[in-house]
Amino acid sequence: MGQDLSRQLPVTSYALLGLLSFGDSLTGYELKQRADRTLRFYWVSPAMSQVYSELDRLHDLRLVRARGDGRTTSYSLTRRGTTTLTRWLRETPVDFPVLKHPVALRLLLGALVDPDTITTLLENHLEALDEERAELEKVRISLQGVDQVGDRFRYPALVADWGISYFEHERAIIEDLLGRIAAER
Amino acid sequence: MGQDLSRQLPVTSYALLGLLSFGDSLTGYELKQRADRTLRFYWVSPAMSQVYSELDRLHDLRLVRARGDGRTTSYSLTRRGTTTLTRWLRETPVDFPVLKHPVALRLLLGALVDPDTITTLLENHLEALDEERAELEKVRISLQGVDQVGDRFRYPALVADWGISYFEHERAIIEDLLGRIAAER
DNA sequence: ACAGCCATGTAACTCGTTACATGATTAC
DNA sequence: GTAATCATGTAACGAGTTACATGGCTGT
Repeated sequence: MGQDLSRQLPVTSYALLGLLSFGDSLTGYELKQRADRTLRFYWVSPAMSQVYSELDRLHDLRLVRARGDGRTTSYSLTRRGTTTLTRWLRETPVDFPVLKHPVALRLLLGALVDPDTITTLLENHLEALDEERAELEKVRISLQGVDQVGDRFRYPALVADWGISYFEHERAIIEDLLGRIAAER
Repeated sequence: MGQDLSRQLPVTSYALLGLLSFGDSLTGYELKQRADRTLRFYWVSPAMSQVYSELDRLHDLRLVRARGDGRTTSYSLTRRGTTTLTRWLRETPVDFPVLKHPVALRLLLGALVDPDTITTLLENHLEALDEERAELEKVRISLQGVDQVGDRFRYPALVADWGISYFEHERAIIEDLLGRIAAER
């Protein structure tokens, strides 16, 4: 009987647990910052309020330990947290990625508006894309030196490279679409 | 006063409205099928139960009209539905895409498991990717002949091309990652 | 006749968000 | 001193899911 520890957690819980698996101890606030810097590019950065409630849950499950100085509380993985996370990594079926792409959704409905509206939509998306890529490149640069085989941030660096390449290709494809739409005049 | 018609709808409502904007009349069941075929690649395909409750809401708002033969009910856009959708397209700020990528999330934590686990993860993802691309290519092929400038499915075809290219690039990048991980032995 | 698909819903639940509230510390 | 940032929560809500329930129609 027990505390039904094995109740399935949502993926976001494991994601936060994962952000704590790099050997340091973080406050909820710091954890949110790390999520903003990295997790948001290929998962989601939970709201502050959710970060705190997830930490509560993980703590109840003894997957993290809390150390507080009265004013702030830092969380780090417990042994159980590490094994739970590792087991999840190895044994849980991996869902196919989900993309929520408001630009693609609008392009689908392009027939309802004039081509200029679509062109502007795509051009604005190019700009947003460049900004995001710049953010991700900053992250990637900050990993230089700790991104070699065996280094602590080897895998985060691989993921960042993946993301940058994704942004580059997205840019190329939008430019292609813009060309095709311009050609139809 | 007022039925507060202008209450903000979630994007998914507009997405379903959009699927009804191609001139035909669909039952909830058919609408779900269309979402499975197209929308799911760059948005989400809502659960059946949600399709029906969204249709109820859209009907309450007079954005769709219902025509039933007693056993089944078909929905089509009203004039108001079309203008609401068009206004949304033109005036609503466009969010940046959100990607939920369980494979990238696991790769980030690669240091916790052995390289074989990661290799298998990526290889399985390649397979899943090919299956999805095959599905999308079927859709694309079915649009041949109605995908020229001015045709009804011109824009859906552009979106499908986008998606196929995205899948191709994702494959290339995963292969690259596999190579880099293999090289580290 | 039986399986599989077409068709429509209800109920319970969880995830995750926004809005709100509070207060300490740090930088200028 | 005052603005920004650090730090931690609560409450209300909505979106969307899964599980369940029902029954007609179609092909073999």
